[in-house]
Amino acid sequence: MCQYTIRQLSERYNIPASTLRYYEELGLLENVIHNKKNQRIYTDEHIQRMDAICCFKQTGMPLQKIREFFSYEKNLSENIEDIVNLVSTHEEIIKKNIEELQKGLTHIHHKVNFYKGIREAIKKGTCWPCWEEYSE
Amino acid sequence: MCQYTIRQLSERYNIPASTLRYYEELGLLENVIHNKKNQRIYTDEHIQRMDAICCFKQTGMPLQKIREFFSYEKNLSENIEDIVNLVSTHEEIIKKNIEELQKGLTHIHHKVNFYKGIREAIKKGTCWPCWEEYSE
DNA sequence: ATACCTCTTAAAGTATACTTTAAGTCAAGG
DNA sequence: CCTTGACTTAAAGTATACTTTAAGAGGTAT
Repeated sequence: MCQYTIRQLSERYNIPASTLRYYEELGLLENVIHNKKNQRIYTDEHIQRMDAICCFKQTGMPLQKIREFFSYEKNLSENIEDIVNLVSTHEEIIKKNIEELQKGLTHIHHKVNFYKGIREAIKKGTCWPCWEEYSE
Repeated sequence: MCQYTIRQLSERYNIPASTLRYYEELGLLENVIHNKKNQRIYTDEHIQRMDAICCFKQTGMPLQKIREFFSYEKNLSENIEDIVNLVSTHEEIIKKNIEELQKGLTHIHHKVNFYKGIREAIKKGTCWPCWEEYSE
């Protein structure tokens, strides 16, 4: 079984060691053993946890929800409904989030073009375009 | 020129009045006049501001950046480079954000299917599927 | 008039997610 | 032996974005 120091995990996930300690404090990383020097030793289980944490974090899941997920995972047969509910609810949240961002992106893109238009007008000394041409 | 109370703005944007006061404190809403009763009166200018604020917020722009945007807007010809830079930088951030979310969504979708598979297996009393079939 | 409602201000409090600080342990290198 | 470097803990601090509280003012309703 592979073992990792806090430094190795920190570098692997590009996350400060303090954050890894913080995640442990929150209960996201569990059963972290310490060596004779009292230094944390992580195992492949923790690597799997970190992969999951990063995946959830990438999609904006709050740390408390991530913690909840892991707590369900401990007794999967008993909490299978809860865990299915948790992940599929999160899936819906992500989808709505992407939609919102895409709508917003359209508006921002119009703004980019609008201000670029003004920049050109200033450069050429012509009249400024008006927002109506861009806002649609 | 149309005028609005804090309540009207609050209802129009579905934002608490306290938040509108907070935005004013931050400098996002400016030149808010008060009537004889010392109550805030907003104008169409503020409506336009709020539309912009909501658009930026929808795409995750921090309030300080939004404030910066409005400060550039006051003297557009002088700050045109800054404002083009601000909005196009933000456009890129949104695009990357959407990409990240979409990557994450794929993973979460695999998880949803994985746990639904387990749920079915439990229901039928068969063996559990293994993660490798889903994580790909 | 007195209660009630909506607004006002300034200040303190909350939530989330970390980050920093202070004080200390442990083992290797010069 | 003593410094250096990497770690340890607990506690306090930071950043962002609000939200809540307390105390008060000005009209309306009974």
